[in-house]
Amino acid sequence: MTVISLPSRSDFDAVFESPDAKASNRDFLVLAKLNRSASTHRIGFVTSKKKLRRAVDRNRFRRVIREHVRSRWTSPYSDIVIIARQVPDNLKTPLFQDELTRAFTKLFKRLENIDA
RNA sequence: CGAGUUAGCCAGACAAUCGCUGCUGUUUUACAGGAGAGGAAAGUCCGGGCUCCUCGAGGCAAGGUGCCAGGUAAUCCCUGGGGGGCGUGAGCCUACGGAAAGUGCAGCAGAGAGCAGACCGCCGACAUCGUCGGUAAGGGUGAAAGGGUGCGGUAAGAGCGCACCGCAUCAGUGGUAACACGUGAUGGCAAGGUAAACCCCACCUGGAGCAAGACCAAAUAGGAAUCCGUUCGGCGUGCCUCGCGUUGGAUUCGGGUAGGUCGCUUGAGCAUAACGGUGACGUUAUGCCUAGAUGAAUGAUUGUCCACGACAGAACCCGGCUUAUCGGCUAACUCAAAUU
Repeated sequence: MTVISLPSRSDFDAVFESPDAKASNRDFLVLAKLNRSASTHRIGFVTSKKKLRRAVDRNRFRRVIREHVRSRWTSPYSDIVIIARQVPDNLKTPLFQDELTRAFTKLFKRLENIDA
């Protein structure tokens, strides 16, 4: 399964204005909106230079989360926006995977309820 | 072996599976093959290419550079050399033009700090608890007090005179030059510091930047032109007419938003060799193609090994500088000790 990026500004705004589900922790905030016509997830990242100062951290943040979603989560397909809040302490360790699992479990539970 | 100096190199390795972005091929939309971050990609501090704008020439202003010669597309960079400073040494550091063109600035101490200066001392005169004058050799102050040593000289002293040393100017010699030598002559001789203070002198410099710029180009609204219509026509309501409501219609053009394409990687390119040069570098020959994303590609998992992995992610492209950086390796040289 592949994961593609949100193509344009208007797609971001659609998710911001009426998200179907939210999940957050100290490091990031996730918004999601169901997209029944899609055949895959579409992910957009908001990684501001102010919050994640080094380019290495911004790249790694995107890669780790994209890979996590690609390998672990399937239907219902949706548009997902992830906003970084700070540099995660455990970004380079497996502990960050546990945090992601916890957040996305909650998120997809909500999405499945709405979808059903 | 120890301590150090300089120059350079590497930046976990290998394999498997699943993914991502270009490229090439094909049985063309899915497979296969092959490629895919750095020494600093960073800071944006300099220089250049490239693009657009401006532009007759020169000057002023403003900013920059600042020992000499060379290298280069160019530089505030690099190389070689000179002066000064630091180090036992290999080596390292150095905004290193001009202070009799002018202006400004300098705490405290001290008698005096800038066409020097008498507090103590020394000498002389008047005269005798002192006053006036001479004196920069001695003391004291200070970061700094007007060349040093010796002899002569003197009331005491003083480049006042002389010798040697130092200094300055001119000539000479060597060097492309900066500069050096001390060879000769001259001068009794320095009344300073600061120009990353203003300034003077010499040289250099148009502005903006790939979100530069070029092209294609929806929808909506508005604009211009032409033609048609302006008792008309179109649309809605309605089976139709009347009626009611609403509205000019068609074509073309230009600007240009969303979006897209190009710019975008073959280049002052890299590697090897030869030749020239002390060197930076240059010339020639042969070979190679080595990221081009654009909400933005390099990741994840597993296994094995080790020294257990730092700083950190291309965004038009190069040449430098500066800053960050776990560790490891190589070469040349220096010092110290020991041995021969």
